[in-house]
Amino acid sequence: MSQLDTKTRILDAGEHLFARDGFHNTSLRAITSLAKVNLAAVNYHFGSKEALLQTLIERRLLPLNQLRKEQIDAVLAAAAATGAAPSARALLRAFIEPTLAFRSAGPGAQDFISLVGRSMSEPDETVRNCFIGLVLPNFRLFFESLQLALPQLPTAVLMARVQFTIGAMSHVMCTSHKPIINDPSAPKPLDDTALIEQLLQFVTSGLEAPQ
Amino acid sequence: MSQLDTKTRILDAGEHLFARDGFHNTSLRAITSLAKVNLAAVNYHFGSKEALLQTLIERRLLPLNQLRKEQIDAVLAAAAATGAAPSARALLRAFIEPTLAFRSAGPGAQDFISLVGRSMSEPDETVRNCFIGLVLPNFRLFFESLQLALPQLPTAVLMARVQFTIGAMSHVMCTSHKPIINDPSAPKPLDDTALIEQLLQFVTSGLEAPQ
DNA sequence: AGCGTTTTCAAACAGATGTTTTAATCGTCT
DNA sequence: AGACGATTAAAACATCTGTTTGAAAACGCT
Repeated sequence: MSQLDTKTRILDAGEHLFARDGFHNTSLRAITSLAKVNLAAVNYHFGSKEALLQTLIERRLLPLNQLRKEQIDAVLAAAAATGAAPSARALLRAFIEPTLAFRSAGPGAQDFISLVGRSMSEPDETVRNCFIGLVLPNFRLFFESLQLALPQLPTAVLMARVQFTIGAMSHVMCTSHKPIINDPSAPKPLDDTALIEQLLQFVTSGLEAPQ
Repeated sequence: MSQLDTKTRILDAGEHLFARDGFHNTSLRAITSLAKVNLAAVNYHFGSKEALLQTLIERRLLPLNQLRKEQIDAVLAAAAATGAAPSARALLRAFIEPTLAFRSAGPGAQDFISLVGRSMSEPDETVRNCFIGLVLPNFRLFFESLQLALPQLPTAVLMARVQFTIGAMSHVMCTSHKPIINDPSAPKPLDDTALIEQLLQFVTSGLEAPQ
């Protein structure tokens, strides 16, 4: 209940506020106040606001990356066993499902995923670099596996299509709970499981489309 | 060369910096310094930083919205003339092409499009509301037209797929010039025209996918 | 209990932020 | 030329920012 608890409370509060208001629009005072912790605690435990962000991202992203890697590797291994190329759909599932399903890990995880989703198009180098650096090896593996699944596509075309996929996915990650069109007449949106299946269907069709 | 020029210079500088660094990470001093204008000019001409953002968004978005509306209406009219339902592809083109092609309108337009792309997932209510309010009627028209094109899809499913489409599109809008994977070995990315065609092909396949 | 380390706390720091104020300047009419 | 409204300019405003300081408190250990 001593320092570890303080650190965790700061991480949780930061995660929540960074996700809700953005990095630059969140003050250390807001974080420490929500965490019920002294203002100086952030700099004492993490060194700086930026280092807090880094720690906070790593805490969730490293396990998530490993999970995604395991899933992709499993798909590749299964394909190699049969001698066939891996299917695009299976690879997409291996990459997307752990990410979106991760939100069910708790309310903090939900916040985190929307923070990650937004970081994809973050203008600020502070946030973007911190994030891209951690996720790049994962992306590379994903991309190279897809090249095996869709060898007929030129690299530049596949790269564009993966960019679209990432876009659709990250948009879901940060806006799935606030739909753009929000009428009283609108039907209730899909639940998480159905949304994942729909996204998979959408991006699989897009990736596999004839050129 | 008097007030109009000052106002325009502020708008241009704000557009550039908001797009590059984000709204909250851009100071009025940075804007007025780039615009070679006195600091107080922003508050004098626009009232506040937030009102500057609003003005700046409206300047480009109102014409763009009208263009998109014209294109969609044209597709609907052509379909009505033949008695057939409009095609999803034609509607997607009517919505997407003017938006992405708008970037060629000049260097400022390029900045603006990436600002708009990011606003889709903006956490801050200031930016998000300012933007969503202007673009909502356009989205509604787009969505309702797609319902005509794809009547077999349940509304909730179509809504999810439109969300994916918006995600892919806005991600292209703000990151097409900084690809995630940027190796020396990577091939040179597609040019603007090819990118638009690829995006169209991708989202058309996704939207029309069997359920 | 007593000592050394780690953690907490209140206060202050220097700098940046959006906004306002007051006076000077410009442009345009009569 | 003179006068009035619109625009610019420099300076100051209060507030908020991340960070640092130095002392107090809590902790673990023998």
